[in-house]
Amino acid sequence: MPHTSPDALWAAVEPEASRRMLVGAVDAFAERGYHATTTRDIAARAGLSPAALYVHYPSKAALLAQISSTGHEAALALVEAAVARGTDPVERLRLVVADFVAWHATHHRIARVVQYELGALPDDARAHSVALRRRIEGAVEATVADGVRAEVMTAPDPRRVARAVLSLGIDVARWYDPAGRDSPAALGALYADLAARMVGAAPEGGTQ
Amino acid sequence: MPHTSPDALWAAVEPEASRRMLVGAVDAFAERGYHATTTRDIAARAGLSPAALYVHYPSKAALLAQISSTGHEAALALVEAAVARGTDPVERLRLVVADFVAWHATHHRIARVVQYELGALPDDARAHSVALRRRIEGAVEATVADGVRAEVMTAPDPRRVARAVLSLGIDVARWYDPAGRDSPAALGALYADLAARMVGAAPEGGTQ
DNA sequence: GGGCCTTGACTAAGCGCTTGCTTACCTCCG
DNA sequence: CGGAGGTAAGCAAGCGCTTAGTCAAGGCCC
Repeated sequence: MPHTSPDALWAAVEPEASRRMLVGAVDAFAERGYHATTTRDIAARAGLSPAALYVHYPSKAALLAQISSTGHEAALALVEAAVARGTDPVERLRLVVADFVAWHATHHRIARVVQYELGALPDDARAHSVALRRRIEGAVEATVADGVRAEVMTAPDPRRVARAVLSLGIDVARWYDPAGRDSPAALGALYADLAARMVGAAPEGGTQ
Repeated sequence: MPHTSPDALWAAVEPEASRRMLVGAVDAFAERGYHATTTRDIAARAGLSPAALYVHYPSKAALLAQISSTGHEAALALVEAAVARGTDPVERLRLVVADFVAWHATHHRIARVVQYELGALPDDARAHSVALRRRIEGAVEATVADGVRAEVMTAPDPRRVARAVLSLGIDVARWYDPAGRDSPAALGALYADLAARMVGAAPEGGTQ
């Protein structure tokens, strides 16, 4: 899932013009931020007139809400799938971090909006996204707590360590540049090693 | 340095109204973002009329530029001071991370502007801040590279690992809430341990 | 010391422009 | 021919910033 095309999230959105609006909004919000983006800019990126936005969405904020909601749901689904795939806490943490980081690199534009435009959301939409975020944090925290209980990890405080591990992935959205020399998969592998080290788990790939 | 009052950075700014504008702008930019903040809002926080802003600053962007510049300079000074204080690479890394993280917690409003409003800066101001950022990254990268050379650290790629270590601190600015249960100093100590683990250095405080 | 001018800090009013969004209308396809 | 998709034109509100002016504090000359 983390290695699909950046726009694959919107493949099911119909009609096509409505999808183009979403893609254009993601690009614009990620580049300049929600408040600095005009509805005219979004419409122009979709190749339509300013008024066309309101044929498909009731407001600019509704566009942001849909992007944030879809993005958060995708991130949560990815984390829960990784947790389910792993057979022990250390492997689970490695899989979660590798996929979470790779997703934030591949979908860095969507991730930018997801991570940094929470405050621009209307109240109800923000509450929905915040709830999904808590489930993501909870899944990682539980993985670390399991590892400590099974004595395959050491962490003074699973909640705080889980938050630090997630910070690593979230911050990728801020700096990632697809023109740079980091592939999402390689970055995910490196960060999985770093996370394993953070919880005192033995090396696997190495990070030598 | 990282444990001073959040507003201590502006203590030297005169006259007083000019300083109140800066503090108000930091608060507003941190809460809502640069583009969502109006000049009327900043002036109101300083207890002055909208036009008073232009008595002290040529533009809204100039206010942002001063905040970004001062903030970046403080962060660089803090990193360089920590590097100078440490006597070996591992201690240096611990000191840098502890202070960098504590600073991002204590000054989370300034740090928010510094880290997330780079794109809103005019070109020349952005170039200045970007140059300071590179020196911060360079200092951490050199510390990790020194540690690997001295065989007291293991890291596959000092540049990427340094970036990950800094991500930990930068992301603190995003989520830190002074009403929460994390003191800047305790957070710095925890993250220093996590960073030491990331580079394969033996524990000190423990993180058990 | 009294009159006079300069200076720095500040404001009321408002200009020109851009914003999110609406209205009235058009077009094309099943 | 009805409804979905689209547009040209424009409205009200809010934006960054300017203008023209007030006012108190301080210097200065006779």
